[in-house]
Amino acid sequence: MAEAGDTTQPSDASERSRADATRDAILAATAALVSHDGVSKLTLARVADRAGVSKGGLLHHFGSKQALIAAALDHTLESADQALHALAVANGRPRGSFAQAYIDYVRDPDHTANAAAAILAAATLELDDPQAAAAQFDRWRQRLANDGLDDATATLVRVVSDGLWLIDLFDLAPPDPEQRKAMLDQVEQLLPTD
Amino acid sequence: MAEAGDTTQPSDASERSRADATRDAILAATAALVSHDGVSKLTLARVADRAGVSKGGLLHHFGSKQALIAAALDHTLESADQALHALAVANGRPRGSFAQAYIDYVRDPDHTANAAAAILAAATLELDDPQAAAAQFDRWRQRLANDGLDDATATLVRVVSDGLWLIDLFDLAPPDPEQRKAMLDQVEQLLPTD
DNA sequence: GCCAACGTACCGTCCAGTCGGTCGGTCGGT
DNA sequence: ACCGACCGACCGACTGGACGGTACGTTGGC
Repeated sequence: MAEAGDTTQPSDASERSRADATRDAILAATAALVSHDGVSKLTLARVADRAGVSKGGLLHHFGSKQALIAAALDHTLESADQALHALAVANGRPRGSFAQAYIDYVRDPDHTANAAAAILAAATLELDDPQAAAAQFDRWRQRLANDGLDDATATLVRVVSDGLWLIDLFDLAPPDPEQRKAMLDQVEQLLPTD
Repeated sequence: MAEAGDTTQPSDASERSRADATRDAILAATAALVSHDGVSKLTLARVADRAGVSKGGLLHHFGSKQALIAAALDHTLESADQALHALAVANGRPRGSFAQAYIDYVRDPDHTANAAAAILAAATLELDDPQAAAAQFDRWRQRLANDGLDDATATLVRVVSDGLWLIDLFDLAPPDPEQRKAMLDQVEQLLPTD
């Protein structure tokens, strides 16, 4: 789904073609539209308008609405993955570094807004491949399972973090910042101390 | 939104009119349709068909699609609330009884399927009153806050339980039964022991 | 005979996807 | 240096179908 080495790479990778910029604009518009106006407002015309292209132009890049959503999902999932790994490297824990990253990632509610939007969209409009998100989350699950934690704690970290942004997504009386912090700190103390 | 004592209660409450049975059938069909076929398949015609009535018949009971979803949401939220209170009474803890109930409720994934479906539907189709679900969850949050637990633990119980059924809902690599149990047991041990 | 509880036919709107076309650039031949 | 063939990027009008909602007819119980 993610094409890095494209069909006819003209000269060098650093030269981002205008087409790629348009693609990114469309992807960004998609995420922005969903998180601001809701899934029901996600129409090709609106996305195109927001991205500054025509509907025809949008469909030139993404062959269908499903393809657009799949690409948006892929994009946000991948950037979340990169952010998680960067956080894991940054904290430099010998054990539980990924768990620490997983917790830290959700400390900022804004972090997860776009990813949440993409997942909601993908779940709502049925994707050909609803496994795309599940596969990524399963990879994170495995990573967490091999992070030097016991099983129960690994599961707890995952459920708490994912639960938090899902609660944010649906606005199900999300905990206020202090409670959020206190709870995450409490979970963090279950991580191995080296 | 919740009409218990309706407009013209004829004689006694135990006499359930045929109209009420139809209403319930429609509500059940709504929940079943969403959880089996997904939100995008939730159309008035399909719900009516599944409930064994015509679209006109459906609209006789629920004036609009939004009204239907609001009623379905209200219905599932209310039954979840009753289940939670029954569980809380059953465990008879002096402190943390509601927290215990909140944990127990999500031990069985099937428990939450319908509620989840209704909430998803409500979130997707924008409801006039998106606060309906939030209000109920906020009531549970308050109940949890006054359950004899410290704030961090109360928040943790809520996030873990809600996180679990939200993960189930989106099928985001849900933990297997053993991990689920182990994690919930671990959280349960944070409750006050009397 | 009246009203609630339906059913049936229909309308207007919205929207995904199609299609023919425009425009700027590039590349090979000369 | 120039030209024509070609191509990717993009536009915008259009269509066909789905869907929410309306208008009106019908029936059965009280």
